[in-house]
Amino acid sequence: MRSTTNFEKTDKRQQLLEVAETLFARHGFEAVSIRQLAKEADVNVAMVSYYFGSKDGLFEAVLAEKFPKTRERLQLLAADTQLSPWEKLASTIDIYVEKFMNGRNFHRVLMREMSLKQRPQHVKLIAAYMAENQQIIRGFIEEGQVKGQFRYVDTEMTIASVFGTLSSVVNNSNLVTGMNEDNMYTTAQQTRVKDHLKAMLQSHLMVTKAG
Amino acid sequence: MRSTTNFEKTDKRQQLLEVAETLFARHGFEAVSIRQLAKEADVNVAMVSYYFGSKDGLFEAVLAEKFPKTRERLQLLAADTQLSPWEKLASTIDIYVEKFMNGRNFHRVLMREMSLKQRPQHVKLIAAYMAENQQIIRGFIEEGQVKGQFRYVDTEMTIASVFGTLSSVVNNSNLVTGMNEDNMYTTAQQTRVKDHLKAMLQSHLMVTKAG
DNA sequence: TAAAAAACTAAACAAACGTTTGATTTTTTA
DNA sequence: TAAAAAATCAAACGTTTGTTTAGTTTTTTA
Repeated sequence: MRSTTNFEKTDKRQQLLEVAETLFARHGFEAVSIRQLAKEADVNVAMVSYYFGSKDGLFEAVLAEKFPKTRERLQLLAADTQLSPWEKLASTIDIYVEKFMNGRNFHRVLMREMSLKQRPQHVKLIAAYMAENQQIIRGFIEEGQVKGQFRYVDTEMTIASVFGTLSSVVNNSNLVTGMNEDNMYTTAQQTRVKDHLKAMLQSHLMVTKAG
Repeated sequence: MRSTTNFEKTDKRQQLLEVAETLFARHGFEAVSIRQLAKEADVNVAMVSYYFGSKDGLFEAVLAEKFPKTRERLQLLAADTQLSPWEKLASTIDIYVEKFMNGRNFHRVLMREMSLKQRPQHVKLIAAYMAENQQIIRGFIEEGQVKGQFRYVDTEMTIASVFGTLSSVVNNSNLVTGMNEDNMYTTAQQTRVKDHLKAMLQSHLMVTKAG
């Protein structure tokens, strides 16, 4: 054993995880070979099986690293008693627009794994992570409804529209004038998406219009 | 040569095309092997290369068969002078909800190929087909704006929200209460999606509210 | 009906895949 | 510092992949 107090786990294990996140995001799960991962991480091919059991295990380890981060941010919003339901929703939009557009490659991989129902293990895991986060967002909308500030719209479909818009933008930026793969990280492009989502949600949800 | 007046082209060619549409839809492009295709179509493996040049060529032939059908329906709507812009938009929603939810497997493949930018040929082709159709829809919204019936919203982002919602529903039905892979073809589920999209678009677009 | 063209086939090709084996090196334990 | 445990490695395993080759059968042409 290398060290018992190693909070970063083994070097090579960590290297593999980081390279995996990058390469899976860039090329997709099946397009990345174990040899490619090993070479990029400067590690022997056998280490993937050694540390993660399999290529699938490595992918799941990447998920387990990334998902909890966003959930913590949402929980912070939920706990904030100063914010109105609409303000929470608006902040949620900000969070997710940035998350999707900055980390577009990673999100593309998730969507691909969800639509390609080839690996049920991945589908189940990702769906579970997503459901957790959406539950919190649903709380924001229902809070607004209870307080008489939001209409009683189809909450689940409304959330689907938000995430769907983001998927659409990330997967298909070329169908939006002026937007492309390379400027998606800019404030200008992200502001455009934020503004649209907020405007659309506001007219859809708000009982009384006004900022 | 088999026959010059063969409007169905060669039998085996057609068989391959049909099997390809089914199998690509069911499992995705890369998950289907040429041997699998050939076996299912009761054809020799070499016929794929013979008729379509490659597996990619076969995929592109499937696209060329499917896409024009929807475009024709949209063009019919565009040519109808009896319909208001909103009625055209509402019909468009009906068309696409049915198209996506009934042909969900096929649409999943398209989205996968778009997000997995691994095969630029496919991406370009699909994007071009999509852009053609979206151009027509854009016309409906702009017509409503010119006629003073619609607000001057971000048209492209609004369209992205419609298609995004559909993608989200099709890829992730399990996140919507009561909806799943197997009941998505039912009127009840499709009506739910249609109602949501129309309600959301109406409050987003309409200058004066009312059905 | 004989020659030419097209359709079709079985077999082989080279490359890439995820994973395992068995041995070696490095680190930890005591 | 010797024994035990963990980490690392090169090499090989068996499969599967998309495509091609070289030959045979079927159809069309004239």
